[in-house]
Amino acid sequence: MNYWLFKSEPNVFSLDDLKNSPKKTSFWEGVRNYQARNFLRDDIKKGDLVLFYHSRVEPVGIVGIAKVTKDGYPDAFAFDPSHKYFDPKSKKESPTWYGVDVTYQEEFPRCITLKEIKETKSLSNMMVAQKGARLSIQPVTEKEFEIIKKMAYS
DNA sequence: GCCAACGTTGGC
DNA sequence: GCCAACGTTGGC
Repeated sequence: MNYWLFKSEPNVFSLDDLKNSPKKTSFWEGVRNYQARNFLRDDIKKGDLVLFYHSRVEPVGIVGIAKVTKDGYPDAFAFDPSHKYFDPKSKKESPTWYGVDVTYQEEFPRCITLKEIKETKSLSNMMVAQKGARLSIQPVTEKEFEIIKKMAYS
């Protein structure tokens, strides 16, 4: 089992939006970056746990946990010319873009802010703490995951 | 809302 | 295949 960090702008899709989705589950749509696509298509598996990260809006940081409930499959929005996530490169017979299903798991009693992550020595290697790290899907170690969870409840 | 850092595109 | 120009991300 592996651990990940998914970034989302809460005004586009927040942890609450996931919680309020049918069966508290949603397709993680619209990733249009090849490195993130590779994770979604090849590495992220059912049962993996996801740190849900809110970007761009105060407070920036990790607000809770989601669980992967379906392995990677093609992002159908890429096939729809009327959709903002449409990409003519992606063909149904050889899809370019993928996503997974994620299910709401828990909301932390408090947000673990980016500032805290940067200030916590044992978390300073996290990709999200590095300058200019724009990747929206990032691997996280089990240790980092456990430390963050502990911080959220202490 | 600004703008630095990054990823992608396309002319050559 | 280089790299300048462009578009996007995301912290602040």
